[in-house]
Amino acid sequence: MTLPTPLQEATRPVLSLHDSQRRAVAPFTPLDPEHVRIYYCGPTVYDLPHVGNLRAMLTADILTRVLRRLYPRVTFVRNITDVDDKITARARDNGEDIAALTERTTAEFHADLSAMNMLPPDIEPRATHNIAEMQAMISRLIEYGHAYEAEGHVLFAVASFPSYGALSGRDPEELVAGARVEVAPYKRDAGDFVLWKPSTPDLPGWESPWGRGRPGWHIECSAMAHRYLGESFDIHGGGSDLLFPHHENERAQSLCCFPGGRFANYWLHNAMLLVDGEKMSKSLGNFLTIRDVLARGPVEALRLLLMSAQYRSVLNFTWSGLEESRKTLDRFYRALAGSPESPEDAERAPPAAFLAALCDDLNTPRAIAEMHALAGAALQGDTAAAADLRAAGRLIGLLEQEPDDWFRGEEGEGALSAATIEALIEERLAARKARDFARADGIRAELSEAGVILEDGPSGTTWRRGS
RNA sequence: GGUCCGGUGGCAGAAUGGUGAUGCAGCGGACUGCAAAUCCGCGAAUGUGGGUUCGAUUCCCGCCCGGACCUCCA
Repeated sequence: MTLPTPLQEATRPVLSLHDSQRRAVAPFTPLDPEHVRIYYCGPTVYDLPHVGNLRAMLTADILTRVLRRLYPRVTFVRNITDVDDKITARARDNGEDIAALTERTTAEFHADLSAMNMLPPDIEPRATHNIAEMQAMISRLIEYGHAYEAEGHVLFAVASFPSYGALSGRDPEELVAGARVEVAPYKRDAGDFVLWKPSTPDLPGWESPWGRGRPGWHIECSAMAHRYLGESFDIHGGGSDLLFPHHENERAQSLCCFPGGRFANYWLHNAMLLVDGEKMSKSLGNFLTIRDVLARGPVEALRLLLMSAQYRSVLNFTWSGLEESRKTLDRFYRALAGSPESPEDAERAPPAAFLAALCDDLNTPRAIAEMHALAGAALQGDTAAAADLRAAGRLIGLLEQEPDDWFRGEEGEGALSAATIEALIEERLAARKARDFARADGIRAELSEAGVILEDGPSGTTWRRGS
């Protein structure tokens, strides 16, 4: 008998999440237990996504996978920002049409995330398809006295919102004092930010009550979150670099526009991915695209690497870390190899200790430690442990290949074919029978040179690709 | 400069007011024609100075070090 999916209330473990606004880990209580609603800030589509970007995407992926296990219905919304000055600039540099650029990079984003075994969002709105919603919000903010027009711009008046700064823990007074950027003369307060800005004829723009223009960045997410999730929803997430100003501003706009709502009930922020101790970012130029990494290691190794630290800790990307993750998966797959998946395994519930670790603010390192314990037992012949390991992996998007495919599947360029390898194994077997160990060892060395490792076991010789 | 987060064995990375997981690497052994894998065993850590406490790695303060953010946009 298998557990129902998702879990019934009585058997549901408590999920705790760190909420940036509370600045504490708190038990997660959905507004509606029958329908959990999440919003994540998606990419601005002008370039390939890099592994730093991937961290927020993976955190969202793990979170939604866990929530789907716990609750009957989850709606996950992640937007595509397809209007932005960086897009306009890139299109100009490339000599490419803006629409062509955003179409192309959106497709690349989808392809890369799909390659990473990320579950797609339920709804993926595009900014350019939601201009009317943004304009409606802006009109309302003006009507309510939270926004004003100035020189063709519409600005949000931070002074009109007493709790501005409450999310990111900033004092509005200090924000003004600490402003290091030249403040536009038409702003009432240095902290005021643009909701709508005028577009010259060569820039993308839409007609509006304030003239032809384009939206500010922050209003997009507020409008799309409202359209698809309502005035109050459960979780809003993104990278810690979005906490201020982006999320602070979203919150201000949304709460001022819909004073009866609560906007996001929990705010999740993942720490940055570092390279050589510095944030991986486009502007620093120290980024690796997802494709760069997948050219050198399997998808699951990259997923595991990104899960090797809890999402709120910074994680330093290294190639040796990728290699270590690959080796960990080698062991896990070895543990599975002895216990083929049975039909009923597909419905098997992930083990309680594993799920409990994930429910503790997505503690993936602890969850992985549980997988190590299961792998150890499975290697000792415990088939139930192997099935548990498989169920655990499936929940977080790992161990989804056949062990043989994992060990033999990555035939790189110039690699020996399986047929060639097996012919050499036959030849070696004959040599061993004839007790010609020099020849047998010669073949082993030859294959080793080509990245193929032989393993003589009780049931014959097996091989794998490795280092 | 301001705000926030963090500093755990060689490395990655959990946890905790009362003898600090897990993995990688290393070392010894078993197994193996040789290997690989697996198994058994070993060594190895709480940045620093104070304070609170019977007891602090954990709580508080200072210091040092690292990272992130500081608003149309380097």
